[in-house]
Amino acid sequence: MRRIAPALRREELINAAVTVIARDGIVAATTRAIASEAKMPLGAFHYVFDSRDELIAAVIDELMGRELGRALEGITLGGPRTVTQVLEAGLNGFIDWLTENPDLELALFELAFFAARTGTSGGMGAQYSAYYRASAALVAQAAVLGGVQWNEPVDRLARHLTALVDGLTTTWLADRDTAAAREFASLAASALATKVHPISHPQTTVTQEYSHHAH
Amino acid sequence: MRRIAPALRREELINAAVTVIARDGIVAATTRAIASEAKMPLGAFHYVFDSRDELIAAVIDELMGRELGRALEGITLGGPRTVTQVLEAGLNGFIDWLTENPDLELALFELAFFAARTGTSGGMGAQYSAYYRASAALVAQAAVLGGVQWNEPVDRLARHLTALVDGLTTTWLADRDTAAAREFASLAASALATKVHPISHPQTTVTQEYSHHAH
DNA sequence: GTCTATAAAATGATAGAC
DNA sequence: GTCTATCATTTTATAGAC
Repeated sequence: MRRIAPALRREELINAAVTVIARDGIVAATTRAIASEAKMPLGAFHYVFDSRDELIAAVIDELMGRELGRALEGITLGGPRTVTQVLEAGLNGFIDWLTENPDLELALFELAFFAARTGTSGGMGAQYSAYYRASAALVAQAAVLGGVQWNEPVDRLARHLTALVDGLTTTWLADRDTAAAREFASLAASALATKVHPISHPQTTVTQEYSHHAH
Repeated sequence: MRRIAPALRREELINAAVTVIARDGIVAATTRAIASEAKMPLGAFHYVFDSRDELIAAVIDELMGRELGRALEGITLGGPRTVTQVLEAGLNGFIDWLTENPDLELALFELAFFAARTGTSGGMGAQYSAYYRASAALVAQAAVLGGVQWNEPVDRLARHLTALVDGLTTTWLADRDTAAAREFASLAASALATKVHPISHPQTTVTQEYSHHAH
């Protein structure tokens, strides 16, 4: 048949793997199932990837990129003013996405634990570093839009937010109770917002002294 | 050889499965690996369980029982007085256990997602029902020890607590940052404690009226 | 009842024709 | 470069000797 650019084949296999893992779970993501989903012969698989683990690692990288992109968009949508409102809006936006893509979120957890067991793609650590970065973007933006400063390092708050999002996700995946999830989002936003102080009255002993006067 | 009571064999296989899953992950928990761990011939496996999935379901049930037992003990340890302190002490107790049994907590997540994919043991729902019950015990006890009442149904608060514990766990499993986890425990305890009011002054229609005047 | 031996199917990876 | 055919393992599950 026609020659296909290696980069394209690689992309198609990754997308096929994402589809299979989201639909049937990582256990069902065999080389045959993935190649079949990509409408490629099995032989083409090892022409692009040396091993199955190498593909799984590529899938994690791909999904982390998407996650970051998704987190960064839609944050600046006008409306909310206070830090709590911005955070809650961000979490509710995540819930909207979660309820429409539950299988993909399930897949992300499966991939994280797979990485933890096999050491693939730097273990869970690499994946959560990406989550922390995505959360840091929201945390930082919330302070800017709310016109306040954080009392704690953004990195630490980003880790807290990641934990809150994870808990929100696992419980919703288990019981699919969206109303409860939104209530938890409210609790989570308020909890983080306690770590803030007005930008006009900077505190004394705080680690961060600078100020972001946005607009 | 000697005849062994079926109930004992069953128990030994379940314990062996827990060991294997915690050590090597659920993917590595093959019938051979489990039987070998239990020092039984492979043939004995299907003498007790019809299939591998049936064993996994039994493992989930077993671990949920342990989880409930663990949650209920150690709560009444004297010391903390306020609701926040009781909750934080409970969460820190969990962190102590988590840091000593990280592989088992990893296994619990793997089992939950496995159940979600296969429908084994009632899916994730059954497992999280057990978590909710365990969390409800801590939530209820915190109010009693703190001499307060909750503004929201205990079931809802128990779900919140489960989400907080889940997020605490996943992030710690990813970065093993115990100091950060304890800080998150403090945040989580304070967040839940906002849903309380003094038992001596029951409020009327209010969702939450007073708040914490952060010094 | 117990356990060895084996069946039947699935999987990751490769060889080799074109 | 492409893809069919196949290897070598590993898996769940069972048959059948004792």
